Amino acid sequence: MDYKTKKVLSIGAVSELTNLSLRQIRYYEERNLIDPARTKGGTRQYSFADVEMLISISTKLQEGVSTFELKKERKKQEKANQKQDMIVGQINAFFRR
Amino acid sequence: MDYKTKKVLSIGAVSELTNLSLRQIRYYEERNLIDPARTKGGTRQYSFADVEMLISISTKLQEGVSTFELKKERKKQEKANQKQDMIVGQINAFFRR
DNA sequence: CGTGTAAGGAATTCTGACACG
DNA sequence: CGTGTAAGGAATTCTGACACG
Repeated sequence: MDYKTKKVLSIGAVSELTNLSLRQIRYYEERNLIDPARTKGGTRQYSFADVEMLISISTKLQEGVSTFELKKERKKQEKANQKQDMIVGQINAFFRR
Repeated sequence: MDYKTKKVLSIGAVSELTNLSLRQIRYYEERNLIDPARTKGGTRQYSFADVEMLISISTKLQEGVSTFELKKERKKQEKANQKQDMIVGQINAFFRR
């Protein structure tokens, strides 16, 4: 697990990185578009991958796509990205000092 | 600025990643070994690079090196790493999708 | 020197709900 | 449907200090 997928960001940090409100970020989770981890205390923790996903979601919503449609697309996206992530991951691992 | 140098981690997250106590992390800052950013409210924010530095600090201290000596080494390290970071950064940027 | 801890306060986040539309 | 907000509470973090050594 690298920096991109570690669930370590607070919702406040994510809000700054994405320019989305806390309300929006929590709502997209409610719609199952993202899945943050939780600390023992219950605080949400996100990864940079989640941040990228949120930015993508935000763009799509502005284009008029519903969260329901985004949810359907999600699984396809995941599978499609899986192969590429594996390759990119190996390349990065190879060059990372 | 990539994921590694963005100041977005809470001290709690850093504590988990490094296995260091909040006290230790704050103390190393007091000794000028790390330099976290701050939110408007005053909460500390670290980068993954800080996490790596902290792990390195922790190891050195266990080896008997003082924080004062570590501070002296710091600048040399920074300069030495600068060139390499630049190269690694460009390579990663090239391969990052 | 490096780290633990109790103390009081402030910043951050959480949930459920009402509102608008 | 997607998002704002006020509400009360809980988790997280902050600082300065005392303690040990």
